[in-house]
Amino acid sequence: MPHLYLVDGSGYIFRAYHRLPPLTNKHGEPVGAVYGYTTMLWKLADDLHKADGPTHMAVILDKSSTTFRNQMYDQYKAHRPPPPEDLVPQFPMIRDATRAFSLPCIEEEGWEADDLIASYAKAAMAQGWQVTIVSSDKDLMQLVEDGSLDMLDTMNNRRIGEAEVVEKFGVGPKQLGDVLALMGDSVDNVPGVPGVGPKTAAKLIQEHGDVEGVLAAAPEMKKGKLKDNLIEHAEAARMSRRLVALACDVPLQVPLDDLMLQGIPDAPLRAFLDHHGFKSLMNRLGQVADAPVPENASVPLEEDPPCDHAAYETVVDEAALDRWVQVARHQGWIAIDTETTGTDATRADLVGVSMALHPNLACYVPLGHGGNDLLSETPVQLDRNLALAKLKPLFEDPAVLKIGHNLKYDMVVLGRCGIDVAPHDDTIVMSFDLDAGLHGHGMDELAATHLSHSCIAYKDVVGTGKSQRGFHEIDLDAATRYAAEDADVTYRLWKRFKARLPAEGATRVYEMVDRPLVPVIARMERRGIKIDREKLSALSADFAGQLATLETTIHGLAGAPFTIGSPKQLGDVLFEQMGVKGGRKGKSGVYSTDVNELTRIAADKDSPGAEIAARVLDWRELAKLKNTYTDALQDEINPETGRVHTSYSLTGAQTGRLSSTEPNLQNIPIRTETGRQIRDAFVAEPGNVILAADYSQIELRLAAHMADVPQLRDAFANGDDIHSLTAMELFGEVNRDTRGRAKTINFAILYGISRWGLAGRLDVSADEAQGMIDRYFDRFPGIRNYIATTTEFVREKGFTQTLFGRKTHFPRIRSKLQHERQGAERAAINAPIQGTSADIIKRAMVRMEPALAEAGLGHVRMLLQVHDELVFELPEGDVEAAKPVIERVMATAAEPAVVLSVPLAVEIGTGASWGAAH
DNA sequence: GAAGTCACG
DNA sequence: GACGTACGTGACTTCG
Repeated sequence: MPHLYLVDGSGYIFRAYHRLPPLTNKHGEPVGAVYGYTTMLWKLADDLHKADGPTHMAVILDKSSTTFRNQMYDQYKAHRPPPPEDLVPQFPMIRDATRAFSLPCIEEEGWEADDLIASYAKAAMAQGWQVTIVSSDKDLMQLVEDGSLDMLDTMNNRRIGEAEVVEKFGVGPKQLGDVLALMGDSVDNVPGVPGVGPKTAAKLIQEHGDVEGVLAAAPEMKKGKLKDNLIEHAEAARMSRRLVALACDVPLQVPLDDLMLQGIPDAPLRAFLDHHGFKSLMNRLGQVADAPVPENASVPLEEDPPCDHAAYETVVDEAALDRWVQVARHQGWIAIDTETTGTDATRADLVGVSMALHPNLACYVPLGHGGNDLLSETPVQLDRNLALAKLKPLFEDPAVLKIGHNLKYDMVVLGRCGIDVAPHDDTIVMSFDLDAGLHGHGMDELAATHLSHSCIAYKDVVGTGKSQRGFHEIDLDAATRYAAEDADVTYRLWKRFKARLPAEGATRVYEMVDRPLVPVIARMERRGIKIDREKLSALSADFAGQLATLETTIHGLAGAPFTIGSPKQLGDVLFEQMGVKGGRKGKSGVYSTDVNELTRIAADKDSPGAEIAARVLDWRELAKLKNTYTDALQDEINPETGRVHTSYSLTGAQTGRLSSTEPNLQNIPIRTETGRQIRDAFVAEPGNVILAADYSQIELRLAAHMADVPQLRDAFANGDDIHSLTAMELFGEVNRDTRGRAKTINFAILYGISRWGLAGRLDVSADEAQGMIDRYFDRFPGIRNYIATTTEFVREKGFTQTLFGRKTHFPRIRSKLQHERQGAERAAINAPIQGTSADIIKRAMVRMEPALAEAGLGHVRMLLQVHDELVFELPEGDVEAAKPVIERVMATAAEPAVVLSVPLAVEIGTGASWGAAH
């Protein structure tokens, strides 16, 4: 008897996309879902000759986005997010794959794949055929009929018959449509009846037969929300019933008999596999019948065995390394880690590489141990260049996923060795996207939290203080235990996070924002930025002279020398010895001498401390600039490159922002004229210029969008001055004073305002501040609503989300201490706005290099990111061509995933230095 | 290592 | 009645 297999191609690729590693092929195209799809077809082809196997087969795909259901209900599937960016190019490849297997591919304008599947299935059954639908779509389960139609879920190799449908939904296939209608579907935007989920729906349909039966019985039900909802939403329920019904009478485009399997011709399939570099599949061509398909990367969370340090291998000969490389190639993924002589990736030397293929299947490849008198002799190890030459093709193989913990570091180190690691997954970023705000993301902490494993401490290997040694001085056994464990633990963490990402809704931000950013940041760190050492050193000398003069003056005013840099001593001098009034002590009993306090004293001409306070403020400004910038930055110049290389942390700021360390290049002075001079020391190479592009008021724009404030939206759309508008709304007139206050209030709103905080900033009473806040909320009710909605959400869920789905957790929202709760609340109000802004500039960074390359601007180098600003170095001649590209990429960075109701404005400047570019 | 201060968005 | 007062960072100095 003919047996027709109908493959739900569209449904499959979405699931495959989320469950498989994000592989790319040798052309750099993302092919994770395509690979999964190909292995599935392969699996089906294996059944070809079995008794119950397919005789006819077709793949059904979705073609159009609008169908008859949209005419019925314009909101149908209206809120579906667009498919992930790296999935979109895979859709046409799915068709290529299908053709490579010589299978018919059926898609039709105006119909969903489900309707086509239903129509082909019914037609086949009418002729007495067997039908199997390869899908796990719940709507399709309405078609299941024991004896003639079943479903096959290839991901877990499960057959679905009537019993399985009953088990899952409480009713059989015939009544499933009624249950689905009452439940509704938030993804497809089928409304259903509010308050009715799968359990209630099943119970109602069991009792009353179908939707009409339930609605008819509603007036007789006992009083309650359910009854009210059924009556009130009766029409929605009826429409939902029509929405979930499958059309079974679509005219068949391809006659059933034409779906007969022809066998799989070798050549096109070989060409397809070769094009994508699916080597493991290629190897199996010709032995289809008995070859097991490589398991996919979705690994169940079975308990792993404890880490066994004795099982780790030290790889010191060619054959052993070849073996590891080969197995990695076959498997398709591998965890890696590098050991180096230091912590600065742009300077440290590579000492060894560790790899893990499976729990406890890990090794260490020493490459630079010994060569000093602490080890009696240089241990036997592979020649560094030879080993790197063997690792390079593996680390660059588009069909092998490289997994690392903080892989950015390894990318920088290996990049300096001529190896471009790709494709990749990074467990530190995965952890951050899942659990930001809950805990740190260092490997030791994650191993303790998720694996109940305490990692060998680095300091136990290399020691501390004077006796601390470099990793290259560690004997190979100890080095192997430590290094291989890191790769092993990384592998174990990856399996868990990989499963959690889709389950917890974090795949979107990981795949669209943070994962692709890792190599971009690695390249920025490697490039560094040129610093004019002489300029800095001249500033240092200038500042030193001024500081010496100030010091003499201050000591003279105080009547005796003291340490100006000591807040404790300064407080004593001001408030005890000189008798300044109104000193405020903090909880440690030290007088506050911060900028607010000193400014207050300096402004009071009658105070005995006015003069000294003013001089200390000058001294503080110069001391800060000299110590933190003009002196320190000179020491940060890398002798090899002559440039300064910061390190960005992708997991440092809870909101999703980057942070910058060693040195921090995100807090270079700009607000005072003296400080600004330091920016003039950040320069371009000869023949080049610095270009700085920054988003104008991005957070306020996002607030206007997210809180839906029409006046603010219009003002941004018209290019009006936003603080003047706020001043007009709040105070009825615009002048310097009201505009300044309005600006303060606008920012205060973004940070979760309190009447006391605002009162302090504006120097008004708390009551007056409260009046302004009330007025603000009355003029912009969307803001009040945003704050209420956000705080309700965070109290209930414990986290906030950005427009791209980035979560930030706030465990303190449930603290029993009121001030902790309130602090968490303010941070939660700010997090979606600051975080969305971070998501947007990150997407701009991810897209920048390809966009520049496409425009023939390969010499434009992105160097720095400062939250809402990107800094580039480029040949003078490229400036005019680069500006519109950079502007466009930044302004459209949210799209198409998020469509904003405000424009994003970008301001661009250029000059010989960073200072001149502003 | 904590506290205080101050540089940035 | 105490808490502590605007969000997010990192670096430097002093001091115990």
